[in-house]
Amino acid sequence: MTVEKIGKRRTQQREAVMKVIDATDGPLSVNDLHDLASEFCPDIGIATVYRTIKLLLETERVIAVILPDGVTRYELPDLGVHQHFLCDECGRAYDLQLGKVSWSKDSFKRKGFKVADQELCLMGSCPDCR
Amino acid sequence: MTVEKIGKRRTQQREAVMKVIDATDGPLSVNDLHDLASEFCPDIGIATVYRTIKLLLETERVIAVILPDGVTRYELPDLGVHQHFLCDECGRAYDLQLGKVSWSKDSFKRKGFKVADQELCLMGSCPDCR
DNA sequence: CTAAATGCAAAATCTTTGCAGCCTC
DNA sequence: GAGGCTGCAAAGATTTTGCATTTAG
Repeated sequence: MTVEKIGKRRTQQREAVMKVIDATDGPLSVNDLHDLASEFCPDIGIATVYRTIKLLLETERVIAVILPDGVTRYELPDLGVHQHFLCDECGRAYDLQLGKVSWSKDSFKRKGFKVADQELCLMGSCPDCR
Repeated sequence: MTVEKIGKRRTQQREAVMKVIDATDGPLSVNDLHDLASEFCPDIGIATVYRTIKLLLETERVIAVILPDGVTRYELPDLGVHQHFLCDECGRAYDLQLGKVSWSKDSFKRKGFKVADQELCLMGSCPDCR
């Protein structure tokens, strides 16, 4: 994917953050982004990472994902319907493509719940940690 | 459910917190607990709520649940396999009993992921908000 | 040269901890 | 009475904001 201009100016810091998001499979936390972007742009400050994420969220170039460990991570918005895997050991999050998720009872529909979205997260050990 | 002694002494504050958890269907946040417990125990401090939750977690009398809004909530540990519904409008969380959740592809197993647990959260509008 | 963007540090939140006094037992 | 528990306020941790300086265009 091409790294485009993010705000009104093209800066090394924002390019580094976007490059990291594009290059990584799976959602990344603020600290992940800061650490990884630092490799391209050593003096990038954490405040700039926060500001870049805010801008990317506002322009819908990333979405926020909060998994059951409570860490907010960010990923590209065009991944379609998918799920996540969270490694209990290393804390890394992965994208999964499990197809359609279904459940046996739907009694909640009768009670008047209107479902707009869903998030399924599997947890356990990732390949690297086994 | 009977409200039992929580620490070494029975206090109004801890009883109020436990009573609220027992009486409510669905997980509750620290603020929910503080607000609701205040009705029984008007001067309860937020620090006491945090300390009570910590104690309840350590003794496995509640479990923590983090849903996609990033708020940590607490509920009874003996609810069995269940899922959650999070209302986008009022922010309230509900327990759901959807039975067995399944998905069509399981290609992730081949890649070496070992699944120990899962969390499914549906989001949308709750009956009160429709 | 203009003003957007950055890094730093202060501020704002949320959660934890220290401590003097209160309340169970 | 002893000491566990509480409320308050201070201390941490994380995220946001203000401001002088740097830098893209």
